[in-house]
Amino acid sequence: MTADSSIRTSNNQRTGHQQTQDASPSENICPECDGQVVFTAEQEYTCEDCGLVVDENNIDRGPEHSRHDDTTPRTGRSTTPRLHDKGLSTEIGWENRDSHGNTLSSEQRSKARRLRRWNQRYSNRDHLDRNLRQALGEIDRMAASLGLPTAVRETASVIYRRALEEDLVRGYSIEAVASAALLAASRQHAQRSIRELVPCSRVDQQAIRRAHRNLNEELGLELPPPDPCDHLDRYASDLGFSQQTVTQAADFLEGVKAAGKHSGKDPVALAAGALYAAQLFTRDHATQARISDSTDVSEVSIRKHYQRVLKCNGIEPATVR
DNA sequence: CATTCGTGAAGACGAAT
DNA sequence: ATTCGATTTCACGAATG
Repeated sequence: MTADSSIRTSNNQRTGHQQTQDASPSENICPECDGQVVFTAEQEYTCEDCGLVVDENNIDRGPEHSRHDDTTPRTGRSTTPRLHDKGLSTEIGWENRDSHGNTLSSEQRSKARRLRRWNQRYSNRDHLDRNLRQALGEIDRMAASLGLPTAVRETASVIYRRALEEDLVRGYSIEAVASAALLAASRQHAQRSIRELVPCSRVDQQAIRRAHRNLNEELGLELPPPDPCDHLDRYASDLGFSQQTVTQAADFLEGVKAAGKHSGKDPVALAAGALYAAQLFTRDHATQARISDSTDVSEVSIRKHYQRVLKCNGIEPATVR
């Protein structure tokens, strides 16, 4: 929405240079596949081979929810990406010709291509910028889709930046690390579980878990152990339960924790079970199937958990209702 | 009839090797 | 990388009301 119009401006000065003799590798070679990057009619830098849109501003998807953008630390407005090394770096021309203008053999061409790639990847801050932009875009998109407050997004951004600084992204996809960062932030803020994150993410659950674990270990994130109580309110309101039921469920969960029977269990499943158990004692009513629908926990697990919950609180399941 | 309960096979997970 | 134990899910039929 507003993002589109505001974003274009930063790129305008670049378009002016397009047709000049200024042909640095970073403007002509795709960072992904080494194909030719062309300036398209859509005002974007696009790779002819793989279609990658190099225009970093085009990555941001999803609505911007915060009312004051300046309070949200977005990625830096690529200040002077082309002057960062003050012209000291080696540049390898994109034309496959040597210094005498002779064309290169295919062997030499591939060598030059490799050199270009490495040179660009590691001598130049552009790819970090682009990585960060894409990641923050993903984080924003997922957070918006989950309706997470900006505080969580900010935490996720900070975590991702640290991951990038410490080179923890290697071997993981940007989306996976971005998802993992959001999950970690979400955990710190007692917000959402991985189950809810997965449908918003572009990568599967395993990838998120792997990246999340890596982040945890390498970054020394001190995440509180998952607490089933964190999910009570959301699902209860989803089911239209009264506060009384929530309180009862929280009570039950305390009993489970006191009995030490909560570890190793899926916290969402435990919360679902506690809600079913609590509902047996209040005026709210829901079938196992309905709770299963809301929570994405199978009916079987709800059964097992609500019975466990009751037992931990000294109630025999058979004596209820 | 709707709901709940229990079971066995199969998959996914964390931890340990 | 594989193996292990515990947990979760799926598909089903039985029991309950």
